[in-house]
Amino acid sequence: MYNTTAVVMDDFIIKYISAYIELTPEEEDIIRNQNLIKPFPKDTVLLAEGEHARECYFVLKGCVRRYHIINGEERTTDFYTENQSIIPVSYSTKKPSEYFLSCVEDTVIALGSNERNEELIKQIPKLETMLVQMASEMQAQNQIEMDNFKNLSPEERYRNLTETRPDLLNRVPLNYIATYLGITPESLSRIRKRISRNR
Amino acid sequence: MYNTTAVVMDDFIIKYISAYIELTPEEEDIIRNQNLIKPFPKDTVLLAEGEHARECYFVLKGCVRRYHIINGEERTTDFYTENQSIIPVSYSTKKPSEYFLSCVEDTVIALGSNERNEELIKQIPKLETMLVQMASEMQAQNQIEMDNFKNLSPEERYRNLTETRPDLLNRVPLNYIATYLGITPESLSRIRKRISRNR
DNA sequence: AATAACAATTAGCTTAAGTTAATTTCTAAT
DNA sequence: ATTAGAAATTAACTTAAGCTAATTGTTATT
Repeated sequence: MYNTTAVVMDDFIIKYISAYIELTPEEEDIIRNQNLIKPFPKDTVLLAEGEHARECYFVLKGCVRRYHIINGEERTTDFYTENQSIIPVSYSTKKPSEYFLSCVEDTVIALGSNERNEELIKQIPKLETMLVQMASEMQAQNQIEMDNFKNLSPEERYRNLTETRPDLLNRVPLNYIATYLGITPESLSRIRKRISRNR
Repeated sequence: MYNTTAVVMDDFIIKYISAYIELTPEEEDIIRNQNLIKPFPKDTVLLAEGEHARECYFVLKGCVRRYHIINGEERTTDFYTENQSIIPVSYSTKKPSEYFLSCVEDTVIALGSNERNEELIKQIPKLETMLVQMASEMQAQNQIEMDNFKNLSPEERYRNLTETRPDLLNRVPLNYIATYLGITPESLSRIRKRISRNR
């Protein structure tokens, strides 16, 4: 069950964690031995509406899209790319998921579960400190995104996106981007035209 | 320095914490002895734009409004009422605050700071478990609010607010509500009229 | 009770987003 | 290379939000 992808990706995780806390070589090994890294081909549905999320995800490579289906239409609510964690609401609340998670590209993910996380924390208690820090950062980031969304017009939101996550525009279809911005694909087309007209 | 308000409010805190973890009588005393409960009169600014937040807040009674000033206009971005925690972005990032926090009513708040929290956690390590749980709940709640905001029209957002936080409409001026919903007070007026017309 | 300050509504006009439908462009599969 | 299907754009029309300004309603203060 040896997996080249996993071996390379382990180093990304170690590096990521090391930005928060210092790991001894032994602790690094504990993490490496977890072997919870999995590649998913494009279009894999990680979580479907109605399902109970039993895992949380850390994107090592690729892109995951979060979307709701409302009146039969897909409404994208978030994109997760390299080094972003996904904690499904369903994972926290233990209720059926309101939304889908699906891979927009071939994606490599580190999987977490309550049981495994607790086990890991028992072995490396420092990890809990990291968790608290990460939670606080995510909370801050969420708030900033919400504030931007509320205070900016659709056009400003689009401009903002081209600045804060320019990569997304190249790796994700525009109709996904549109609903992510809270508008229709037609509106996004017009906005892009308007912007290109005025240079 | 004995304070009646604080004595009563302490019980709320104990009760709130007990929903997450079990406290021994000794631990309850430790928390009570913190004495970090303060009343603030209406219109007190807890945090101003540009300031560094050194405290986080837990609202025991009253209402705190978060707002940005954009082009000289106040844009409300959140309301915090009983049993809600406020962790300013500035508190997490150590950067100057982008927004204000101010009391809409006379408000009683439990104050937290990194130093005091760490001290407390040293004495009651269980508290860290609670923190992680709370963070996870807040994260879920934030996501749900963001999704609602993105996927609902202004009118639907207003209707949704009347269902999820009906108290707010009675305790907060409508012009605050309007910007909180991401619209102008004029638009909110029209929406309310539209709704009352159609019963 | 009168007044000042602020909150909320109303009106008219402008602008842009939603909706429906058609057309063009792009992509992937045979 | 051709074609089918999807994505993106365009257009025409409808609807509602933003903006400016005026008016009415409410609250607090003297």
